Amino acid sequence: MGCFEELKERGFVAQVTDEDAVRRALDEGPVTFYVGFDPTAASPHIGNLYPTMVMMHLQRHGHRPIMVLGTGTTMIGDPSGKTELRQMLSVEQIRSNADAFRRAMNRFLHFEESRALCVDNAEWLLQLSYIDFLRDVGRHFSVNRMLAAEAYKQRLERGLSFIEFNYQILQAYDFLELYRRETCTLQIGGDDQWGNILAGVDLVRRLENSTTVHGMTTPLLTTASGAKMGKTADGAVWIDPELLSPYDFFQYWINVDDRDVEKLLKCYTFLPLDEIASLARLEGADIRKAKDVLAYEVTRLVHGEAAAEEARSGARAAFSGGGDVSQMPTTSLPAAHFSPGVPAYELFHAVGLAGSKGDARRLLQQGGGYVNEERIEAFDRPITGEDVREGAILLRAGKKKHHRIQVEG
RNA sequence: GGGGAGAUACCGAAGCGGUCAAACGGGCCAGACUGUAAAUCUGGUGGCUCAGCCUUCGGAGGUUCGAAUCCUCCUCUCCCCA
Repeated sequence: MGCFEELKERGFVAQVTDEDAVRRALDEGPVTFYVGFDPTAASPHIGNLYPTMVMMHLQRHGHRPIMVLGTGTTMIGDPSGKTELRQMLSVEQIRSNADAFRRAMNRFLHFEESRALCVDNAEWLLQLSYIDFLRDVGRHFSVNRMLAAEAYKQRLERGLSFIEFNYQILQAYDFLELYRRETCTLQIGGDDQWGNILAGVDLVRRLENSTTVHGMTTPLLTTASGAKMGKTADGAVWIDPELLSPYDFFQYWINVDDRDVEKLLKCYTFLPLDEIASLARLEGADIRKAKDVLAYEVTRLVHGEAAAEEARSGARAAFSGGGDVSQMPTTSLPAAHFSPGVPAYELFHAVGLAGSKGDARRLLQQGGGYVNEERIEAFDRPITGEDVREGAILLRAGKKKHHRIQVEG
């Protein structure tokens, strides 16, 4: 199967400027392509991982990815698909985010021997001279057309500031710059980037008289229930283990909707398609096996094999018996802490199973708290040394949140 | 620059002097049912030393026994006109 066909098969292709041309180009020889990342947060999340998977697939097929850090464009803010002006990030914040993105990407792409590049668009955007830029680049953009674009529709109703209106032009300019510097001929991005990508393709074709540049978008990933993939109530599913532990990362994938499993296996793992097909045939409770594979594979990709094993082992200990209890989320406390005893709700709050003491109190009063798998009947039931089993106390909040307290001394 | 509308808890949105920790919907959490899934039903959803107290309704002041509700100023957003 050709490289493009595989991407398609795995559900990575939404729109392409010229499908046949892109297919041919990718089948024929190394293509230099780019994906832009706006460092708007302190870590990439699994939404950023999605286009990264595409980059990995293409690099494996011998193509050359360019990761473009949008430090410059992030100073502007992309209005596409947004309902209101995004809060402006400080320049230092953006820089530090960009560093985090750069570090994270090392795990996914091979940068040695220029097999992949990482560049920062601030490098060229910050040097632009306003008047020259308007004369050389700005004149190729039709305001009428930009206003008609779907991406701006929503914003036109609510208001769009001039700074944001420039985003597309700058992103288009990125493509031009990359074409000139690195003969980059393909831009890939999320479907919400379609307008921006087209603008770039147009600009390069116009100014460089090139017909070989193309653009492609990946579908917007949503969950079966319609939410944006990778968003949880507590925030995004971060890649940085400091922001989301490998254990919780693993759990995220275990808890996805049954209906999403096949789709996610295809785009977030490198398992062969026939293997995925057989996992997808599982039914009922067996689907958990497929979820386990999914969770393990993605965790391995992001956090490494050892962390994936640990997360899986901790999850087994918490949910199905077996596994390694020490890999469950754990807090260490001195034995003295439990004599004479500490009220359950305080303990739940202290280890993070509840956001506040009031929250813990409610949880327990509603019967959602357990010590050593036994329901706690009173919110202030003291937890004492007598609750220690094999040097630890197991707490549980609801069905899914487990916490182990290692009692020292 | 002129005129108008508005800013309420995670989000949307009521409230227009006390009975407001603030209706309703969504989200989220818990319970029941289950498979760490979905759907459904039930309860919950500011903090605390929890039948009580404290801090919230863009910000700062003020009027009042009492303010999310009235007044003044400020900040921001949207709409119309230029």
